[in-house]
Amino acid sequence: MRAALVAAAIEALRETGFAGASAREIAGRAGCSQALVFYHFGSVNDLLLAALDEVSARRMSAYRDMLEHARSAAALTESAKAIFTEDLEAGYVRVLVEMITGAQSVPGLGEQVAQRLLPWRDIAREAVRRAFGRSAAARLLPPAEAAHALVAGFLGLELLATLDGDRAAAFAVLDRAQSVARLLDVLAGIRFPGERKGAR
Amino acid sequence: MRAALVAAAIEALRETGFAGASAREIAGRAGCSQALVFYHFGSVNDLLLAALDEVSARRMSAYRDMLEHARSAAALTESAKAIFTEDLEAGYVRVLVEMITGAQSVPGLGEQVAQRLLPWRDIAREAVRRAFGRSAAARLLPPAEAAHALVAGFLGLELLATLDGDRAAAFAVLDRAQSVARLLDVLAGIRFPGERKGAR
DNA sequence: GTCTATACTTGGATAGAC
DNA sequence: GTCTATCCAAGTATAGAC
Repeated sequence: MRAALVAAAIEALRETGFAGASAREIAGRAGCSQALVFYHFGSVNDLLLAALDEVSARRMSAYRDMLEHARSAAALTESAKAIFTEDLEAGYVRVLVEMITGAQSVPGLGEQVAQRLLPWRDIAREAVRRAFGRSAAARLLPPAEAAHALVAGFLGLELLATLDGDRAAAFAVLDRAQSVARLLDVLAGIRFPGERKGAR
Repeated sequence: MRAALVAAAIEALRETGFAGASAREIAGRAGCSQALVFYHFGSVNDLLLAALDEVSARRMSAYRDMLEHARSAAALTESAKAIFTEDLEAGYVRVLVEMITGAQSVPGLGEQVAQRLLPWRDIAREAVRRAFGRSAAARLLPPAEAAHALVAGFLGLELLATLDGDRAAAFAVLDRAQSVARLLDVLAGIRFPGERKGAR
């Protein structure tokens, strides 16, 4: 039942948002009494955090596997596209966005959400670092900042997709990002007169 | 008092989020009775929509003025940076993000928020169109998609800035975007052998 | 237009039976 | 562990005085 509550909480966050994810709403979806939320988790917020943890854990391995082999901007973008498509479909990013904004209205919740987002941001930064290597792109666009922009972009695309009830625009942007990434790889391969060989 | 309620609603959305923006909370900030919310606006949601309209109107003219003269990617990015900095400081984007996510939990509210976001998205698209002109950038990155990514990026940066309680990372990304835009302008100016003169 | 008072609803949380 | 029953707080909304 504990697991069912977590699953129901994820579903509720996705479909009714943070404001609609009440103990009664979640318990209804899980098919049990509302009292169980408090027995198992102590409070609704703690259950929602557990839901966020569950989503994090489920996605983390997928992210790590797919990204750690990306060694060019194009490869990175392709992985990112595949992963984010999965996330969009399954509603994982939705859960994240709801928790980030919902935390705003509950003192202290923001820090806990931020802490849970940290590993995701670390992964993004490492992935960008690996993909850029020591190419010109890394000097033009430091990995830490590129990763921040990447994460922000994902969250923003999710926000607009939910608002529109339509993910087509998000997918179109991801496809386009891949074209741009391929161009970046080509540009990174250009040698300038006098440039050392190792400084790719 | 009507105006005071709208101002208080904006403040409440910024500081306590959608979930915390109750009639009592807003009336408290406006220094009046909670009953006035319903007298003037009929419902809390309608007041929040009025707050969104107010923010839209206040920013729209600023956006239009600053963007319509941007005729290069660098100029566009500079305008975008200035505007978004103002927005971040004043919390206007925050209001938008709160309404987008909050609408999720109230049936029918999403459409009304989406409708109010339309002019902003139009402006972004036109700005990108003007800045790209008929350069190579426009073929590589169609204005409609670039604008969608731009709006998504802004919303995402706001989301992360709120979570971190710190806008430094957002500003860093904006600065970096300017460097990239300058590079794009240079690349767009390169003539390839046999290229027509007008095809900038 | 603004206030006080109040009806009604929903949600968080606990107690106690099983 | 799970349920029913219940309490209490907070929220929406309305009625009626001023």
